[in-house]
Amino acid sequence: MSVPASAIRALDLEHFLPYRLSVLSNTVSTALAGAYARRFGLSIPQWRVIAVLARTPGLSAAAVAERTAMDKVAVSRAVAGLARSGRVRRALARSDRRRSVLTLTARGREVYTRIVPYALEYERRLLAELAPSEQSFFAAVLTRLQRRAVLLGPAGAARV
Amino acid sequence: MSVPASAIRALDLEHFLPYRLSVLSNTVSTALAGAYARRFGLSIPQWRVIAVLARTPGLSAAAVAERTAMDKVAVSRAVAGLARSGRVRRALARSDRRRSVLTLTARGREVYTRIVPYALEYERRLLAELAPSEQSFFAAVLTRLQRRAVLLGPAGAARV
DNA sequence: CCGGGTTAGTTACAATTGTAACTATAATCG
DNA sequence: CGATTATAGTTACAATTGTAACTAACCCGG
Repeated sequence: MSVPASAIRALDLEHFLPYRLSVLSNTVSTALAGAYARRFGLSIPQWRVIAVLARTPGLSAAAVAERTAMDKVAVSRAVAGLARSGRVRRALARSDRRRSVLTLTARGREVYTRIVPYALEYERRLLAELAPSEQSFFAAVLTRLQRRAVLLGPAGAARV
Repeated sequence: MSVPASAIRALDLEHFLPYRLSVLSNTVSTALAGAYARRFGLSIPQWRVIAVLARTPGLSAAAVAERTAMDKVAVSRAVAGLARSGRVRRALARSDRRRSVLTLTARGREVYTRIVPYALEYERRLLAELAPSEQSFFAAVLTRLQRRAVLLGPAGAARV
């Protein structure tokens, strides 16, 4: 009853987790990006920067990068755009003049207070699909998978 | 005990579902993309095309687009690359000479049989984080959220 | 059977994103 | 100190991706 060595398991894209994650993430991000752009003239990277600066003012660009899972170039570009539109203020740290000190301006804070209800409402509508207990389970699973994915790192980098 | 009308709920990026989905999807995709590129010289779009053609030969480009959640331009580019490297054969449908008939070549099938074990192994390692019952629950949740996200469409397009 | 509209796919161009090199400042160590 | 190395951030360039225009083939009503 053995299977020939050449037999391989089938792989249907629609059941393949990485594919499904990518499609879902894309659907959600595209929807939000459109809304952010239309209503607030913000890109997703810019929205992320605003979101962290609203909660933690005075961060450096590197610190923002850490908390937004963006690289420093993406942060630099997003901040440049936000500074141009008067939503973020850039200063230099007195103790280390390489480091920037980023804060939202009044206009930046206003964008934040206007966008948050939209963002949360979208999330609420999406999660309305799930019962409350399912929501917390799903959130926990995401945390675990994220940790695991980081541990796995560059897919079977050396092994397999 | 009422909250002032101006109070807004906080939004921490790290608890915001769209952000978390994006980060997880990105981590996973980056890992796989690196492995596909290094080991097989394939991009993710190319891998997707190979995956569906292996299971369903003879599809048109539009049909491939449907099943890979890619747009027709992305498919066109992926197929062009695969044709160049001799992994996909393009023919024209006799009944409709606009439509292409795409099939894997022997080399294309070989790539598929070599890449599938890697892809499934990566998925297995990721899902090893979850108990079997959690895995099926998670898969079901993804299906439901995907459906819901498509229904919601362009984030609160007109409403809110 | 022929003009208007439609569909499949490609090509051209614009915008975004990633990678690498660079500038300025700071830290380390002989 | 002064030379070397490291870090923060920007700029320049390459690659990817998205958008729009285009070509070729088909379809359909008159």
